[in-house]
Amino acid sequence: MTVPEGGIVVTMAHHVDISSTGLAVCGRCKVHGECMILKGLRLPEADRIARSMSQLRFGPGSVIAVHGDAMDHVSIVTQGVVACGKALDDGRRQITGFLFAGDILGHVFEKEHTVAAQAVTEVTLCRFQRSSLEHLAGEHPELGRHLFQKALQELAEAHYHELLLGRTTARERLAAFIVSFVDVMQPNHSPALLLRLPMTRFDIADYLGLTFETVSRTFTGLARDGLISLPTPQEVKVNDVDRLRRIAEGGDGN
Amino acid sequence: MTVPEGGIVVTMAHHVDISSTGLAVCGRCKVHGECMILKGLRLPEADRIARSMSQLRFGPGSVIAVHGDAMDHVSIVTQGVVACGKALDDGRRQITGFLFAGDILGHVFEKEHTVAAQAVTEVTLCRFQRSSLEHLAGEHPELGRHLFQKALQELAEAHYHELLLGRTTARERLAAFIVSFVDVMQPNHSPALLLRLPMTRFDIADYLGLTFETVSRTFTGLARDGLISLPTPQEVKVNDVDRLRRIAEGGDGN
DNA sequence: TAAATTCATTGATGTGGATCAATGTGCCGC
DNA sequence: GCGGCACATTGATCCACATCAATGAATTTA
Repeated sequence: MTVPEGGIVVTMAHHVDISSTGLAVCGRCKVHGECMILKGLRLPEADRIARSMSQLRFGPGSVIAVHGDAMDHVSIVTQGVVACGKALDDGRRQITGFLFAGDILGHVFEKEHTVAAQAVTEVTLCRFQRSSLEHLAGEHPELGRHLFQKALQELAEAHYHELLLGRTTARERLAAFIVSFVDVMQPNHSPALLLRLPMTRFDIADYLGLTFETVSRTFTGLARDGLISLPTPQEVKVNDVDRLRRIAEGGDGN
Repeated sequence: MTVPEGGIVVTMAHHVDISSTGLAVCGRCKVHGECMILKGLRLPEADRIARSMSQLRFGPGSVIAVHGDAMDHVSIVTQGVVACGKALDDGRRQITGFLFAGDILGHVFEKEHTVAAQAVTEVTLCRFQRSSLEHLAGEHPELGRHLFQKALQELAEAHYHELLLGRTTARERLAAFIVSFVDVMQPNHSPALLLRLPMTRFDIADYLGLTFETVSRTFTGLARDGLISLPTPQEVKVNDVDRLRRIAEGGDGN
């Protein structure tokens, strides 16, 4: 697919610094207690690293990082959704993953961004100096090990995504997308549940290696077969998670 | 694509243990000095870990590991080529990467195999107890950091592969494959050089998300355009790396 | 040396999803 | 309330690659 004019919004990265420092601000954080960086640290260290922290806010569509940028910070997404991915010069784009509240953007020991990052919704980030974090990881093997395991989990997800992109049908891809959304958003899934998709058909297409028209048609197809309902384009009512899951796994679910 | 009968060789993992222990065997190792595990260790530690090492040999096509297997060892490929990847129940398969001499199979801190591994050629591995390695990484931050960075490099490659699988043409994919091979095999690339491909068209297809027929036709197409020559099916003479590279990057090289 | 097997090439045909195009819908600014 | 815009849906058509099929070359087996 090629990008229609304006498909990639080349907004300047006009973020707003909304920082205050120290652990006080952490107490008000939505992902407090789940924060991958601070979890497991003792108070003095946590406070020290929290002082080097800054908070940023990005509007929908604005560019958070570009492939090749120097990466001086590792961030936690505290609100909103971020799309990460790579692009070719002619505009073709592959979204490698979406980040939600609590997810980590960037890696310790990585000097520059290997993927681009763009805000899908309004996004707030907590940024930590990468060098401080590396220093801290040296002192706290637990932290280093934890960040390592996060990276390995990302790697496993990337491999699964490769299988999806290389070997599955549009229907299987969209089923997998919906199912992963169910698992991420509400692990306590009731038989029928309602999802709110923050991203456009265009974003979903770039994540699944399809065009937005095919994504739209495939949504309609799944709805026609009763697997989902589409009250509004942004809302997906999931009627049969199990069958969707079987489809996603390449099974006989249809 | 679907797998024709016998496409995935379900050979038992009948490996042969060819071990001896200690650093003595390392001295005879083909990747000695480049070994990612032992490099940077001082003698006593290196000798200790080398004693926990075992060497295995696998015949072409034999299964080294299956997705979900417990992973008790981390290995270095010392000879041959390994294909790593994931598969669906119906046989559809995506090779996520090939490992060559010096590459690492498995990760510290990963309890089970997240991808399957199969020998493409005859393969020899040096296996290290994962637990010993984790212990060692705790004592030698340098080693842990090094393995972390290797994992991050894999992640970056996986992201690039996602872009390839999701957004490029057969011609671009094969060009990228050939170019990556050139970069891996002989960084000192002369204007025209000869590659020996150890894997079949079928393997290449499963790596590029294509069918083997399309791979074959695309090879022929590149040869017809003079970018490569095919003295034998296993040999690729690269006539114009730069233009291949431009094609691989989605540029105007044709 | 023949027969079997594996791998590669090439041709004929089919098709899933891309592309091109029109229309609908909700939202925002004024 | 109206024009403009971004996003979504749907239809018509196209095409890159898959699928089906035949043949050839190289290697192994007996």
